[in-house]
Amino acid sequence: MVRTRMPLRSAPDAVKPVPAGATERIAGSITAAIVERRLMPGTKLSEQKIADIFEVSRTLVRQALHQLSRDRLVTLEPARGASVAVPSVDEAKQVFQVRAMLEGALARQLCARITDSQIVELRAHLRDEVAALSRTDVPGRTRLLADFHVVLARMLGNEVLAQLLSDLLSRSSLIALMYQSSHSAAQSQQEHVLIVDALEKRDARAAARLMEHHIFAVEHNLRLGPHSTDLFAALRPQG
Amino acid sequence: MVRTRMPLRSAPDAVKPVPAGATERIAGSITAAIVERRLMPGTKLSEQKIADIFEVSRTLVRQALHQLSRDRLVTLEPARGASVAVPSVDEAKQVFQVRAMLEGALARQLCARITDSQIVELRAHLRDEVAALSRTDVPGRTRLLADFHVVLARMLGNEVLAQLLSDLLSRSSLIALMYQSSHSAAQSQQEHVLIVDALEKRDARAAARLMEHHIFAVEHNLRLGPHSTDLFAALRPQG
DNA sequence: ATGGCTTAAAGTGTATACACTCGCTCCCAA
DNA sequence: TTGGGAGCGAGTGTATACACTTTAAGCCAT
Repeated sequence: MVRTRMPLRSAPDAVKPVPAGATERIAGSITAAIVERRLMPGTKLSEQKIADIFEVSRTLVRQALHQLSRDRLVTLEPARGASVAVPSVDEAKQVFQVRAMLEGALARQLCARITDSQIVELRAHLRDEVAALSRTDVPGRTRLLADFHVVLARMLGNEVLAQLLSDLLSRSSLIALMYQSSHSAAQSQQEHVLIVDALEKRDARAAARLMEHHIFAVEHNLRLGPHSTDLFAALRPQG
Repeated sequence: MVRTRMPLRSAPDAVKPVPAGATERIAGSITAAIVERRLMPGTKLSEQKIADIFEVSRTLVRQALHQLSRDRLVTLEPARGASVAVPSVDEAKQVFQVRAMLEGALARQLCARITDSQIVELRAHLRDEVAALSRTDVPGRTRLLADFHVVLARMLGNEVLAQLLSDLLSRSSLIALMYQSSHSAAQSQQEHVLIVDALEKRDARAAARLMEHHIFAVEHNLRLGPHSTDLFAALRPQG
């Protein structure tokens, strides 16, 4: 095992990759790795190994892991360390239920306030989604499909809501990853189109209904059968 | 140096509100202090001072402060340290808007699933609220009035929702503290009664409407005038 | 061979040490 | 008197040291 070789003084090499908080850089990298499926649920996250990779001390890694644990992306077991979260079926259902509640109301509110230029913006986003789909750009399409929801929240001008939703979407990504979704990205994209159509017509009832249906469609295409889960979880520890 | 008394084995302290992790004990204490108005918004939170108070090292205090910063109860300025958050008027409005969306939907859903025994439980809670009111037990009544909302979330059986709402309520407390609310606790309590009445009748529409009205009533009784805020914030830095 | 006890290795939990930044005071010069 | 800067003190940011817990391996006894 390579002994940690820690630069005695923080090397002020040319450009700092991330002038902002080093802790957030690490948390961001790990988050990305989880969402992009480079880290499977249940994977143990050793502080020292991560510290070596990023060439920082355990202190910063620890802070990052604590942050991620607050976001429920990693689980922190006392004296046992951190591992990528393994959301339970119950938790999965609850996350989607909350999203349906929140985003249903969001769609309803948005109908009353959305501007024409915002509709244009949404159409552009939909085009990007289609482009990513046709390019079979998997990470890109995943991100764009999730961003759609955050964009809607931002359009309400509510940063608190956007932040909240962003967290829920990260968790949703992890869940979708675990319970291999059969919901095709293409279907999601088409449902997004229908939602934007309803928003354009300022049809609050339809927009809310479509949004809720969309979210439940995603949920119901997850393999949330009560057995497959236990099996999966049981086999997970080392696969 | 005094040997630190470490978390004992699985101490079934039960009664002790915080037998668990030392970090969470500190975060909890600070949270309580903020919500119970023992720490005013803008107050600087020196790591060393807090460490001395709890007789731990800065390490743990630092972790606790980072956690609280995630909850938006404290603000973390790079190289300037932590201070009790000073929510802006915009943020206040956004928090209440999200609460209205979330809790409106909550009330609606709850009507379909709530059981008679849960109604009984709610009535008991209402009695506790009245008791705290008549005793002019300010910290107790504040906590109970907030807990009402969390109890409703728990009754949906959705822990994710309960957790989310709990965070929002902490922030609401901080906001109410800052923008001196003229909303009397008695009025809030009466609105809670009306909500439970609607739930008992399984009148989803009424329950949702009453809940939303309740939240907006609290918001509108805040002193959210655009000027008083800037003034307050401007005077805050050292008062 | 197997089960339990002993012990070493690895890894987390907390504390401390050190570097660096920010803000302030104080002094000097215009 | 006042503006500016050097120096200093307080406090944060990061790294390292050390204690304790868990896990795994090895050994002995049955």
